[in-house]
Amino acid sequence: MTPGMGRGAGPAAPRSADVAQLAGVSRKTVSRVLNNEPYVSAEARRRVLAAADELGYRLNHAARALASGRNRSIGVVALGTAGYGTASLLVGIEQAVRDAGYALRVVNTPDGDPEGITGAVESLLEQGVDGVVVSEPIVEGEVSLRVDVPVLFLGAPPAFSADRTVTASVGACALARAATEHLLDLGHATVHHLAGPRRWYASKDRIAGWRAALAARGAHEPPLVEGDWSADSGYAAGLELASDSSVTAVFAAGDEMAIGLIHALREAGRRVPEDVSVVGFDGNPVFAYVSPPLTTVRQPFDAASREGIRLLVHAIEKPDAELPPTSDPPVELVVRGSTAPPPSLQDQRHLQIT
Amino acid sequence: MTPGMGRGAGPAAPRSADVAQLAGVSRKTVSRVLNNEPYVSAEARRRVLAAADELGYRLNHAARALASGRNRSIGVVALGTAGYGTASLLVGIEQAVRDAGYALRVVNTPDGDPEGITGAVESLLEQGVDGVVVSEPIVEGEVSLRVDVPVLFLGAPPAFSADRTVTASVGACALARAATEHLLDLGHATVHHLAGPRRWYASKDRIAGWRAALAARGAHEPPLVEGDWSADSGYAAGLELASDSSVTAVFAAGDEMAIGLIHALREAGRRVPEDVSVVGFDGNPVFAYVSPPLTTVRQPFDAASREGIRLLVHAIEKPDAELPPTSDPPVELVVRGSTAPPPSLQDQRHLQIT
DNA sequence: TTGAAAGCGCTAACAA
DNA sequence: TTGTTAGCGCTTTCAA
Repeated sequence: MTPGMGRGAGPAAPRSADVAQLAGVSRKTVSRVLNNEPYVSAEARRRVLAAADELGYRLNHAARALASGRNRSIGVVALGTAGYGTASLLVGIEQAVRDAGYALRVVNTPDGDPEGITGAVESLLEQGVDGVVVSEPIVEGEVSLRVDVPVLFLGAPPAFSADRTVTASVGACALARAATEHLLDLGHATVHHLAGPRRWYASKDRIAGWRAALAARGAHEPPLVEGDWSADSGYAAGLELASDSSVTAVFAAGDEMAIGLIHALREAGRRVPEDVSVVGFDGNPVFAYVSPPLTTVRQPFDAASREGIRLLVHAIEKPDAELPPTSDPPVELVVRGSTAPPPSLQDQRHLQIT
Repeated sequence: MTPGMGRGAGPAAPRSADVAQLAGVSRKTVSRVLNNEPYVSAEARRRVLAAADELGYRLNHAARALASGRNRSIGVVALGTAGYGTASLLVGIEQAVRDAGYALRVVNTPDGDPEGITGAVESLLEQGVDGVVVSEPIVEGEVSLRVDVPVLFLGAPPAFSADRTVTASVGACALARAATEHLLDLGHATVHHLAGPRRWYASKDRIAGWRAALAARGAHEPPLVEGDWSADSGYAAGLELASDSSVTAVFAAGDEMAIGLIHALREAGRRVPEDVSVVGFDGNPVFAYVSPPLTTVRQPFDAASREGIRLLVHAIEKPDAELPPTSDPPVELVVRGSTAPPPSLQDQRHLQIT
């Protein structure tokens, strides 16, 4: 094959040797300029840049990767769902990765099952990524996998063993606790929880936060209701919960489930927030405009992905250094119209006024 | 550098030569097995596979890319937003790309401006992708860029010249037309349109569909209102539209804008759908559970991305063959509770009954 | 059906 | 500050 003639019949793509020749320097000097290495005279640098520009030179990353052993790319294993949460996380990751000067490779695991994750990581490793991000994994049981690059677990504890593992989280546990405490503060005797699928770490975190808040106040812990993040499943859960008149407050593990839940509650004749208060989880801004506007906690997707990528890049570039200290992301409760004091307290106030 | 000693102090990563040695064949035979090439005896194949498995061999994609000139990867230029639409599209693309046996690289263009797209494509080209997907671009003016691989424009006409260009779309124009016609069929004299930012091709398509429907019925075309896809901007537009009592039907170019719009309308004392009907655009299932449930058109993200990637892969693998025929995606109108006949017709019916 | 030799375009180590 | 040399791990000739 003629070099550079891969596609169509255009002229051969210029190589670093062409640039070197035109600039009148050696290939190594071209390499130095392109990699911002020191020990290049300003004059040589200028000439190389001018020659590269004139030729329309484009560095061949595959060759660089092969020669240097480093790829400057990070792979992310994402969930194949288009929810607000997962999408926000992916956007944040892309940005942070690009800012760090790395390329991003994405593999989805539609079902998020362990084999799926293993296969996805494996394929990223083959592609030669310098680091891997496992975003919101679903894991039952340990996955064993030989990984020789740092791995970042976003929103979950390490799901398999790797030489260098870093974690960062959105602080879901603290957020769930804040959501539950908000309801308790309003005077509700206890708070029901509409959780995500139990297989997800994200669900576990939120359940843990909810439990902690309940326990701290000595509140009775009602049985858990489980959904699948969808509004449909929230609706189904709402049908169930509506038949129990003792339910006055529900913390849903996702905004969309909360919306479905409220719909079912209202169809069953229970008013929100007068009879039942509902808190969501995520912070999708569109739900400020539904009726009632949804009280929720905002997940700091941006902060978490930025922080996580910072740690990952650190682990990649300084394998032997200590990890820099990390700070917990802020907890942000967005109080809107779907929460109110329980009916009992509302009545009391009403009687006092009368 | 000792081969394979890049990270940590583990044993050297096995190379194809190691596999060849263990299997007792040549490196070329290993290569043949790994690439599913013909002319390998079953026995040789078995031995190679066994050796690879025993060694935990992982193919080095960078080396393959360098030697073969092909990368088996596709790059996508996406928008750095976490909206339901863009996220759904990206998920669909990833799936289709993976199914086709390619790896996916992602670069976002936060602002979607022309320079952003140019830079993003450039960086993908450096990474050696075999094809590029430009997803829902925003373009004002032509971007000129030397691209020597096929480019797929998803939901937009070619934004810059490339040797081989393919396009696929969600059929936004037909969808917008269907949404508008639904309103017209209900008896509304005309339909207002809350458009997306004018710089987006996606907005233009929807405007064109809306106009076509209006023109076909001889309906008067009211002035356009422009939002930025957010619920906030829909709310702002709703405030504006609410003051005009002649408005009885609005087609919003996005579900979220529609939700904001409805909220503003109701705050201003106009009932939905009794006084004003609203149709959204996207088909996010969560909006079946708000009040009123949102009538919308569903974008066939999956079909469009699948079709687009099919064309792109065809263009990559058979550069000289004709493109296969393409079919228009289906138009799916989801009628829910946010649309009804205009007040005038409701009154008439009422009078007749009385 | 198989193998030997020659690169792909770049960077690393060393020498100048 | 610069250049020379020798690979990186794979695929591609082309010959056996």
